[in-house]
Amino acid sequence: MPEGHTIHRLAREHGARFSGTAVSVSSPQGRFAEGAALLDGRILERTDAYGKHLFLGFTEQRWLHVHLGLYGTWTFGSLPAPVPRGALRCRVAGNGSYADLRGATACELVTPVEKSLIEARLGPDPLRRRPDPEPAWARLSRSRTAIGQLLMDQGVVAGVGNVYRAEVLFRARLSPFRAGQTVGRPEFDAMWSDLGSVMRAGLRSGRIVTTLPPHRSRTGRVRQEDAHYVYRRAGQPCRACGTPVATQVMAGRNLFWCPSCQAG
DNA sequence: GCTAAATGTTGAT
DNA sequence: TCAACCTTTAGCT
Repeated sequence: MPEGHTIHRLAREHGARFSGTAVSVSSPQGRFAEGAALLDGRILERTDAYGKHLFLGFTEQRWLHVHLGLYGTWTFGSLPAPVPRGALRCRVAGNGSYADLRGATACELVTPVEKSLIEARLGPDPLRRRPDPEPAWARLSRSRTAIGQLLMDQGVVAGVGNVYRAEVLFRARLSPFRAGQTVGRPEFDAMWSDLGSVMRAGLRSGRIVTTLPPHRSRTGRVRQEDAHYVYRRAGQPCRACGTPVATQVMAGRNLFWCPSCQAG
């Protein structure tokens, strides 16, 4: 289930299992047959993640670009791999491991130039090495668009999805409806910093837990129903003030917020 | 067993 | 603004 932290984990997982080894690549379902044939037998040299985009780098500058969309998944396991069942878009196998891709929005071969074009469309990704928040601030501070909509725009900040949008806005006690340009620099800086913290915690633990200080998040220690402040908690009492959590569609997705803590 | 919704994006209207 | 993409799961029956 893919926000940016999931994609970065996947890049690491592919790297750990396959990096430096020749892999077989196939498309049992057939929709990626041509690309798979071109990659088959090549060495996976490196992996990269940018926002919600995953890149697997093979010999001779061949990049596999994968975007999971809403319900794409990678499943990993040890060889021998099971007989392919259902719509298995792509299977990578080698070095004792296999990885199966299903349901992705994008699974395609790209050139280095195409890869950089994809990256150029994206805003700073808090999970990359030294993300520069300035382009995000520039967009935000000039925009009359609601902050809840801007956060979902991958050209503003890459890797944020519907959960992080709702949770980060709550943690900042910011109304999702405030125009970007009404957000002050200190508020933005605090939000950017907090976003990095919760996303790094998600990267470490593999799940989004925003109700603890990020450095204390641990897999399994927080019940799933306690993991979020507002996301998917419509009608339930706000954990801070007891006001029922509100919901409405914004940017095509269900937005959740506390009308009292996040007034204005 | 069926239906709706889901951590997303694109392209047509 | 909406349908399409294509898969899994939760919540019904």
